[in-house]
Amino acid sequence: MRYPEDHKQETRARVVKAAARSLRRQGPDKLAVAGVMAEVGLTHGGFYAHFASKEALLGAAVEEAFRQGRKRFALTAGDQDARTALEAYVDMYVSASHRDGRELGCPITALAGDMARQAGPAREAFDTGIKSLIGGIASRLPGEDEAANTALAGSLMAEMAGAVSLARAVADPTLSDSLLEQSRAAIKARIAAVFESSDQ
Amino acid sequence: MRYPEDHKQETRARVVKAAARSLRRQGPDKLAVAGVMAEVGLTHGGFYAHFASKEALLGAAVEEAFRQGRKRFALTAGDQDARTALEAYVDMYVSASHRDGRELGCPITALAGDMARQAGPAREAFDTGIKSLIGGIASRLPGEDEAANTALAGSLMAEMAGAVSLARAVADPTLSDSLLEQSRAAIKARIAAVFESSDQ
DNA sequence: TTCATTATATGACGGGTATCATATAAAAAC
DNA sequence: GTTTTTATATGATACCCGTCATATAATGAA
Repeated sequence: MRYPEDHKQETRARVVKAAARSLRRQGPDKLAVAGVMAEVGLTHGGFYAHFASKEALLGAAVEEAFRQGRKRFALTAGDQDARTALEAYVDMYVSASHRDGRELGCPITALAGDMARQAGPAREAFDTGIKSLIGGIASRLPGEDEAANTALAGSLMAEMAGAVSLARAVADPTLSDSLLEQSRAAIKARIAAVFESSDQ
Repeated sequence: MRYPEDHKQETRARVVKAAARSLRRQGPDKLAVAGVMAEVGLTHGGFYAHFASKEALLGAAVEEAFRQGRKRFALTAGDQDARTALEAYVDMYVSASHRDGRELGCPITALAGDMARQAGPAREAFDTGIKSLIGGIASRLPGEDEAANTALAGSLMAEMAGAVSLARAVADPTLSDSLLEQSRAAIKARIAAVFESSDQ
């Protein structure tokens, strides 16, 4: 059936978005091709008109998740100055609402564990996604040494992701909340320190 | 065949140990009952003489992984004073060798992502395991307020796990190494701060 | 209105895996 | 040495899932 012009691309995009959600909700192993297609109102057969394999879909889904993550970063940062933008991002990231919104949250928190054991396109997309997010943070740090900034940004990113990840795993909600709070404060203190030492 | 006395318990223990390794290496979904049994030199059929289900095995495997983790903690801590013990643990945890030894490493780092989507015995075992490790850290912190210590310990734990987790995900080994280094320093600085503020 | 095109649907195949009923064999007890 | 016990093995069943060959139907072009 000859659909309007770019119908296929739109369908593909919808499939990828559904996969990006399902991936963060269920992980790469439990994500099922037929399930994702059904979420979009299609049947499993047509899948291979869009993707060469499930692996290819996973790769595209990881890319999509990072695209959303970068968008959220840009949105949170706005046109504020570097330090304010970073602090706002930390507040948004290390929060109860991010903890509770796994399926639309940052792929680093949701998938780091899985991706360490993954090969293929998804792994590669994850790596470039991480680099891009770390780069976004590093570019807002005050120091001159680019490698040092990247390493610091990576460490900040790690602590943000770790805090949300553990907050998701802990059952006691009070502990989970205060754990987030402590981590948020600690991370913002590190940011403050690096900005203030560069100020003087 | 009537084997020596406690043969069955020993077999079970060997199966659990193999499962604890396989779990950290492959994750809960890729862990296969037959595979674990084969690792111990048995066939899949006998499995249900030892465990009610794969879920039950996962629960036991998580417990075992935490048992190993606590042992490593105790071993690292030795009978040193609280602060030195904590610092030694951080050095051991946030290290390249821990990053590279996933299959025998801390289950928090290896499994936090998976356990957020898991139900049943494994999830529960993971929760009590986390609480126990956090408790071990909290008991070595100087403050008086127990809830505050637990939250701080949780936040420290989160940042340790996050650092190792991200170091595993990043492909560039130089970045991975320096990311660990930065995180290690930051975590130890937090520990130093809390001890020094309690000293005065 | 008919034809040609092509996105999607149907249905099947093969491989993997959890589970379980039954068989086997080895060693302890007599 | 024979019998009894029981840990493990064999083999089957049922289910889920990725993949793909083929069929269908909807629509723009003629």
